[in-house]
Amino acid sequence: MSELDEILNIDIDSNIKSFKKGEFIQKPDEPKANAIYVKKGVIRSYIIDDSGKEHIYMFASEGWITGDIEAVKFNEPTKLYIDCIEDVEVIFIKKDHINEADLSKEKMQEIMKKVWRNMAKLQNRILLLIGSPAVDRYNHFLETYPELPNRVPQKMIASYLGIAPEALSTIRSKLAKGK
Amino acid sequence: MSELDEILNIDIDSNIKSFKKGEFIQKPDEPKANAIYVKKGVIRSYIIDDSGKEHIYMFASEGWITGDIEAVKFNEPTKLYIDCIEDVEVIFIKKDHINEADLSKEKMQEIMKKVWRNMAKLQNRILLLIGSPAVDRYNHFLETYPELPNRVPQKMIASYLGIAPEALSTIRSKLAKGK
DNA sequence: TTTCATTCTTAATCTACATTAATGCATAGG
DNA sequence: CCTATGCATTAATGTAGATTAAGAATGAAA
Repeated sequence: MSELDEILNIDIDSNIKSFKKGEFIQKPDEPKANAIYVKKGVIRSYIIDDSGKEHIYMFASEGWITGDIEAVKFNEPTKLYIDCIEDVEVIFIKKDHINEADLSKEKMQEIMKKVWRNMAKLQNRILLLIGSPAVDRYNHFLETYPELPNRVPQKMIASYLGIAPEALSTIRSKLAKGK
Repeated sequence: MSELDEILNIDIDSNIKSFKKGEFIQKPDEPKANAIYVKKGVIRSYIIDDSGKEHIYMFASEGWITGDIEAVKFNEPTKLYIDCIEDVEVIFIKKDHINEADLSKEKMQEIMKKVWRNMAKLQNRILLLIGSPAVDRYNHFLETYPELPNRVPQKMIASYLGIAPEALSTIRSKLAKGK
């Protein structure tokens, strides 16, 4: 699969943005991109609920595009943040890019493929959240994102899995003893 | 928003399919559509897990398109089913339809909009599953799908919310007393 | 109508996970 | 180097929701 910046004919140099670990890429009420493509590093997008707790709904590392972020908007008053777990390079994609680019059918399909891949991830996540206990979800996370466990702090993984950090710790120690 | 069959220039009569309440639209290992557009009625898509329990991951009523079903496939060995909660009329959409149709940029964008609307639904679902207790999820369901509660049996709503039917029953009686 | 099957409700018990709290480990800054 | 400050682990207690079971309501079939 070719790179997204190629597909969209975006001039890389003028559109690639660098951020340091810990920096915010996006805060609520700031102008938003319609999507963010990750060239390098890992980012997380998360909400902060009424009680001040963070809920990570997605990680994105090299080659991933995060979903249409504005789509979450109608679920106000929760607020969506995106920040960097490592130093990153990303490309902001606005609807204009897609509309203005002179896209062939094939290129359009490539974009659709990426969007659908993202959607598949979301669907799977739902099935896991509904159907499986935390241990299974953790194992699935390990299989699906073998590169992330060493790059992402555990409390964030716990947040992604929808459990408390202490619970993840317990699960990990049981798994370690079990084998 | 115009109708999908218009957008795609599909000959309605030859592509519309009718199913009776309770009938399967799709079973695992059968040839699949890439998406299903609902003209009339309500359908549900769900998996059956290893222990034989059903997990509904989405309802679709008039005007909705269900996501790329094949996307779920890589999560084998769980199996995806789609069946009818009421008598329905649906249109099967294959990638061919989109590829062969002579689509203007505007039409392509309409399709993208529908896909993104679907994705927004999925994202919200995840945020709710991770962050909110069952009562809140039920209330959100009522707000988001005001037309469904009277058309869908409660045990299916429970399955969609990720809780047992008994738990939903308890929640409902508490809400009824509470007001 | 009567009968049989599903669905819904209510209540008792059980379990996975949250919460709280205390202790040990890191990594960063002085 | 030493000492914060945040992160991971472990254990205790609490709670939402699962499970089980029994009865009531609904609805379809004879």
